[in-house]
Formats: sequence, structure tokens, C-alpha cells
Amino acid sequence: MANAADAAYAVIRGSILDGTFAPGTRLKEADLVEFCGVSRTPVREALRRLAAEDFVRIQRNQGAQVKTWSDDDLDDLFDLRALLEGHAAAAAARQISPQQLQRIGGAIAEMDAVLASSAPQAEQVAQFLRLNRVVHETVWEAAGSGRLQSMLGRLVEQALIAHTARHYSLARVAQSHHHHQELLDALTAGDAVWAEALMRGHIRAARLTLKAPLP
Amino acid sequence: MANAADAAYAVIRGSILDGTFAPGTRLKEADLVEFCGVSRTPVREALRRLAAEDFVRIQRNQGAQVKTWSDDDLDDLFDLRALLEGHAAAAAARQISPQQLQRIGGAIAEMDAVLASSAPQAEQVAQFLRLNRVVHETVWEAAGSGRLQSMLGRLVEQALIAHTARHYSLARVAQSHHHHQELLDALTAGDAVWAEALMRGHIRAARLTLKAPLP
DNA sequence: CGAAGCGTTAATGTATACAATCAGGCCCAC
DNA sequence: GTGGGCCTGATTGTATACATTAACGCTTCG
Repeated sequence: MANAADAAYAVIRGSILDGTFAPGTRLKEADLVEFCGVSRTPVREALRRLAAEDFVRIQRNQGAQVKTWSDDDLDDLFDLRALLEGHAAAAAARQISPQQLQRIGGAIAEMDAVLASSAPQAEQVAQFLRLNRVVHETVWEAAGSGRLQSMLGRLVEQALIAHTARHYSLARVAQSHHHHQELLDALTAGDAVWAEALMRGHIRAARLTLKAPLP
Repeated sequence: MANAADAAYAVIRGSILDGTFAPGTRLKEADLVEFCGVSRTPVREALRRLAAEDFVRIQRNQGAQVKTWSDDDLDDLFDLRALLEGHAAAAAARQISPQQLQRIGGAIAEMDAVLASSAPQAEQVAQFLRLNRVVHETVWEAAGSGRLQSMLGRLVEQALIAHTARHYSLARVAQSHHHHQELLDALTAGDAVWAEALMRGHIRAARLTLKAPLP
């Protein structure tokens, strides 16, 4: 990351994702110059890029603020995610490689280990989320559409912002885990219809988690 | 458009869409400064924006070039379009307003008139494409998802670049026209399944047109 | 004759200075 | 007392100068 603009982008984006810049926060260029340690030019470039990716909202002469998501927005977002992830799962079922299947299988096995461990719950959830990402990204990759992959990456990260400062319950995590296991069966069987149905359900369940986390 | 950056964006984007900047063309910032009549800063901003929207490709220290689309890319693009436009059509069928139905009906009636006229063929096709856009945009709008709307807008425009300098045959245009008419029936009936199926077929047919135009 | 290394140059990347614009507060008039 | 208009400060938008990078052609050596 020799680039000042890329560095600024990474810093700001990371700070939005980890909650340092909460939704609604006004992002002044001068402050970000200090925060990122680069001049205004790359900071502006980073902000424009983040705006294009829907992480921030820019109004003319009024600067940028971290985007806020209404409940309807999130419904909308998860509807699209269900559609696109379902599509990806179906495509993946038709053409996934043994290596990719193995990667998903490995991630699921690791999840097993994580959930069986006696680590602190927060740690377990964090590990699970990382592995969850591996599973999903492998499915996208197997779907073989770069465009679909980048769209989904963005959608997922937008959903993540809304998650910030909320924690998943282990009960929901376990539910997700079961989804993944069954998804692996569907992918292994090459059953596109099954895989798509499972994935759509999986995403819908995730939306519900966000709305009303289980205890 | 009091903005220099917006102006540059509009000029460059327009020139890409109308074929002035053909796919693969290297876009040097200095040249664009002259072309757009603004300084490098807004030109750069415009290029970054166009890159985010997949109109150009930017490599570090190597500037921007108009994106080229392989046949596989286009297949990919139209697959996604079929999925998303189908989804939009289904959603629209469930909740479209009388005003929106009327707008689509009006556009179709105008298409009738255009096709029945004795204008030059190129003129007929151009008019038809404009009305075609009205029909589709109304469907997206009726679907009620801003995110879906912007995604589709982008996908369609990317497809348009590939069309440049190619002309549609009247035969294909007539086929599209029939699709639109039946789509209006489905939307009026509020039949989401029908609308989705029609739209998916409509997009698939469009892909074929691009691949092998009818005489 | 070919290939590798270096220098030049033309382009992009970054910083900063200047211009335009908007928000907020103050004052004045009604 | 309240509303409107103007002024001021802060912030973003634009231009330009400087730094850095990589591509290209030249030279030179094997």
C-alpha cells in the first residue's frame, strides 16, 4: 500500500467498519488529513471512492458523512443479497472445483472446533464470522462471475456496518453453522436448486438476526 | 451542473457512451483537461468515479483506459441483468401504481407510432431505444429499490458501450416491442411470476441480438 | 548482432495555495 | 420580540506546482 490514496481509503473504511466512525458521523477533510497522515487530495479521493461504494454520503459543499441505514434500506439490502447469493450458490453448485469444496469443508471443520472450544464467547463469534466469510467468498468465487463477486462483497460490508457494536448470539451462530453444513452437502451433490434455496434461507435468517437478536 | 467535476464526468461518460472514446482508448489526464476545459483535479475525480462504475480501468501510474468487454464479460453481464431485471419485474407486478402503468402504456403506444411511421430506419431505432429505456426505468422504479435501480442503470449502460456503432435490426426491435406489450399485460394483471419470466426472456433475447444481429 | 542497463521523459500521484460556497450568528428594522 | 438580511468563519471545490514513477530509447558491453 505505497499509495497515499489507498492508505487513506483503507484507514477510513476500516474505521467505518469497526465503528470508530459511527453512522451519521460527519467526516471533515481537514480532520481526516490529520487522522490519515496524508494531504487533502488523497483524502478526497478516498471519500469519493467510499461514496461510490455507498459507505458515505457526499453532498455538494457539505462534505461527507457516514451513511445511515434505515430499516427499509436493510430489508432492501438483504432482499438483494438473498437474490444474488442464491444465484451464486446455484452457479457454484454447477461448477465448483474439488479445491473449493475442500476449502469450504475445512472452514466448516474449523467452525466446529471453534464452537466446541471453551474460548470466550466474543472470541468464538469473531472466529466464526471470519470463517463465515471464507465460506461465502468461496461460493462467490466458484460462481465464476467477477461482477457478482464484487457486488456481493460490497453488499455484505454494507450490512456489516449495521452490525457494528451488536453481537451475535451463539444460538444464531449455531443455526448458521447448520446452514453451512447443509450447503456443503448441496454443493457436493451439485444440486443447484437445493443450494440456492438453502442460501436464500440462510440470508433471510441473517436479516432476522439483525432485526431481533436471539438472547 | 455548476460543478467542474460533474461536468468533466458527464463529458467523458458521454463520449464513452457515444463511441467517441472507443473501448481500449487510453485516457490521458492532460488531454482530458483540454477536452473538458477544467483542471486536472476534477478530471481525475471524474475518472475515479468512472472507474468505480466500471466504465474505465485505472492502473497505478498508468492512467485510465476505456474498459473493454470480452464475450464472456457480456454473457456475465446479461446473466446478472436477467436476474435483476426479472426480480424488478416481479416486484413491480406486485406494487406498480396506475400512473406507472400508464407511463409504460404510453411509451408502448409511442413505439407503435414510431414503428408505423415512415421515418428513416435509424431514426425509428433511436426513438425506440429511448422509449425502451422509459419502459425499463419505470419497471425499476416500480420495484421500489433504489439500490436495485442504480445497479441496473449501471449494468444497462455498460451493455450500451458494447452496442456502440452497431445498429439494431427492425426485426429485433419488433420482437422487443412484443415483449413489452406482453409485459404490460403481466404488470396490469399483477402477475409477478409471469412478469419475471417475460423480463428474463426479454433480456436473454437482447443478449442474442448483441451477439448475432438479425439482417 | 543482441541483450542488458541506464538516462531521459512523459505521465500519474501528492501537496498546497487560492476561490467559491454554505452555515451560523449577529445586528438592525419593523 | 421576531424576522430578515448581511457578515464572518469554516469547509469544500479548483487550480497549479512539485514529487514520484514507469515506460521507452539509447548506449554499451558481451
